Amino acid sequence: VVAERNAEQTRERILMATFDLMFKNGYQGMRVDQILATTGLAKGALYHHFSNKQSLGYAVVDELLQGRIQEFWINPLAECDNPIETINTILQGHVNEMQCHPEQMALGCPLNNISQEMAGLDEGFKERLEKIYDTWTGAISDALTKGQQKGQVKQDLEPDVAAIFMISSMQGIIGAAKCMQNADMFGKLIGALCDYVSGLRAVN
Amino acid sequence: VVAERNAEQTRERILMATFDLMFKNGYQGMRVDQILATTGLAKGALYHHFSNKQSLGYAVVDELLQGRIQEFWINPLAECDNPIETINTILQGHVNEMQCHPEQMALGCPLNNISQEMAGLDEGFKERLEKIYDTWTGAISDALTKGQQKGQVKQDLEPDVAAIFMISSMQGIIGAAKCMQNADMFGKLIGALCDYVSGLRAVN
Amino acid sequence: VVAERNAEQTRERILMATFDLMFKNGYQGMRVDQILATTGLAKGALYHHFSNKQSLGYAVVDELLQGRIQEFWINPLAECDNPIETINTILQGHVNEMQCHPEQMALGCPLNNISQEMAGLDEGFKERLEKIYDTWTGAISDALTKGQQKGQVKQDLEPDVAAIFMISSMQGIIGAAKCMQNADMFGKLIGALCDYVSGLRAVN
Amino acid sequence: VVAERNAEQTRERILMATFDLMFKNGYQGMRVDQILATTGLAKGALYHHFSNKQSLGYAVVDELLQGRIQEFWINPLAECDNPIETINTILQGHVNEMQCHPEQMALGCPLNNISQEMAGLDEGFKERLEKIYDTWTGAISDALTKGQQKGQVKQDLEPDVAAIFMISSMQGIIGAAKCMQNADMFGKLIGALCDYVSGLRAVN
DNA sequence: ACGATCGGGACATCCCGTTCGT
DNA sequence: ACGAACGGGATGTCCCGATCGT
Repeated sequence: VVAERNAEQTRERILMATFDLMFKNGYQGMRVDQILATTGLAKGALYHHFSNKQSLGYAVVDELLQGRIQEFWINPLAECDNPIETINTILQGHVNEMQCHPEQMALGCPLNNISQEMAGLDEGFKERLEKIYDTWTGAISDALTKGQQKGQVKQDLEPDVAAIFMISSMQGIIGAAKCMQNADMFGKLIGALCDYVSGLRAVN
Repeated sequence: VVAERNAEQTRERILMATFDLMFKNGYQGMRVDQILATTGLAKGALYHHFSNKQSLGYAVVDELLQGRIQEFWINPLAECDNPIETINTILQGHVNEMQCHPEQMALGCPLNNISQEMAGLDEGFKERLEKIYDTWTGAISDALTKGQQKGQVKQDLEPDVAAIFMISSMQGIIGAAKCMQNADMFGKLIGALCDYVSGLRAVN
Repeated sequence: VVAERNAEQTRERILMATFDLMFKNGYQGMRVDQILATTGLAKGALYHHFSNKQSLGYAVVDELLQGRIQEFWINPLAECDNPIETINTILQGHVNEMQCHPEQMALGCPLNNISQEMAGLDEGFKERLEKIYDTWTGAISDALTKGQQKGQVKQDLEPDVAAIFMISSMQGIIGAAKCMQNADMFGKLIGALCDYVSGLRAVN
Repeated sequence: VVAERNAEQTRERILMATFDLMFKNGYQGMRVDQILATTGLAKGALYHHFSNKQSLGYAVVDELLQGRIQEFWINPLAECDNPIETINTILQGHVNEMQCHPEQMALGCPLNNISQEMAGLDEGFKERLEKIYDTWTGAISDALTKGQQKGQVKQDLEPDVAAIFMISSMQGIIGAAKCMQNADMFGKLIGALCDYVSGLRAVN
């Protein structure tokens, strides 16, 4: 047996390697040869599964990035009792993650990275990223609306604006951490964001 | 003397063209040949003023980006009466700017773009960008501290954390606008940030 | 038995598709993947019937091109009463063909195309093509010789030279039509060739 | 001095090498790397003078092929006394050329080669080749018309048809020689063509 | 008999930088 | 101070063919 010859598994390996390299070097900075080198595959294998570099990038967005948001945000919010607490828990989870893997701080947020780089250059990327942001902000917004109905969240609040503001701020903070490389400051900044979120609680 | 002036002028033209292309395509995506095409110059001219592509990128950061922050933030803050009002004025200025030039929304923030792309890849960029962020946050932090001394700003506030949070949030919001392409929502998000800033006022 | 028939049918489909693509793009310009795309087959199927691209090209020459010459020239000449009339009839048939399918004019003569492209590059092609030309010119030459014996054709004529001249001229004319794309002019040129052929009649 | 650094000369070297390789392998079969290998130049040099492979091919047609026809046909015909004699002289010149350089027989006619290969595939090639054929046939046609006025050529002759027929036949014969590789037969075939040409003389 | 997966070399082109000149 | 010519490595993609399976 020369190789495992498992198509789905090979595709996955390619996708993972692409994700890592795109995460680090950006889409434009990522080189196809690097993917081959890290996976140990040959050109033919890669171009059997993906028609070109662009479709590789699209697949990473559609499958991996979409999935991460689903897992970390949308699923927890869908079945939560209190959106404010849930959001704060998720944010704190990011802080813990960074404290355990401080080297990840230099990489930033995969979704934000590709978004900043490619949204203005390639319509295909833009559409895909927009879709992710829509579902993401939609999930937060919906959770906040339900929180308003339950009396947990301030009534005079535009849930969609608040949702986008949270996401934007968080991404901004993660981006700032790229330069700062300071886990403590990162924690304090997310703390400030949590303060803002907590400020959305209904006062009785 | 004329030659000297022409030389300086040529250098400036190169720098401006580089800024535009770097702003749009990223540093890695920017091609030296494009600079030559837009300026109408030849290789010899460019490499007379800059030793290589990297030094071009560094010069843009050191001279142009640094200067923009100085102009828009540091100078106004240095001689301001009230930091809170000044910051809000600056933020609103960004909103006005975006409403007048909505096509700029797709480009994002030059400083943030280059920072997200290169801070993790090139130490030289990282150091330069860090320096800018330091002076920027330093200026805000100083202004807030003076505001505390004047009784304009809450006493229980860590000025440096607040400063970085403001900047991070703003950059995050500008980044989000890249995908959304929605001037109204951008205004509301900056509005939410202004609310946060206004919340830092001392209560008496 | 059914499998056998399917197999033979598949081989035929491959061969036909190869002929079309080779006819249009040349042997070197023809891509194996195009054959698979037009036939809907996979690599495995093709390489089951043919060992490589070269053998595909050889098969087209041996089976299809050979067959066309046989059908259009050798068979009619073998059982003809008067070679001169038969040749003129065949030539006029080409004119009619072109007038009905003017789009074929841009394709030229399959045999000539492959001959011009590959005879000097690949010995295998050259041998196969030479064989076809030999049988072709042989058939014409034989018919002319019989015509001489019957007193239909000039005695002072080298039948083999005349045969090759006819074929060469015709191929040249078809080739010229590729650029001209003019059905009327094509008819006139073939007419001039027919005049030459008619001039070979014995005078009494 | 590293190299001659003579731009025009370098361009010429590239063009000559391209001509040779295109002549032998066809346009599609020609490889850019071969040009670099034979000229000893680097990629940058070639792509400084020609934007891509296509423009190289076009330049060979426009400059070299055009020039050859000019030199061998148009100029001699422009100032000739008798077109029939001049054409026969030119044709015989080709026979002599082939007898001196029999290895050229396997290469065929450069103009015909590229025409058969690319006229149907690339509009740019087709236009350029058409232009050459037009000026070529036009020159012969004009010379024959003048011959008619001088009483040297049959009155009942369509000069343009005769011109194209000559060229077509000649190209067909040269093409046939590619397979035959027989200098004697080539001479006889051109002889047959000369007979046709001589038959166009006015009878008095 | 045919399909899916994969290997790997070749190819055209891009693109940064150097070296001449003037 | 700037233009033109050139060097040469890197890159994405093509494309032939081999090797699995069923």
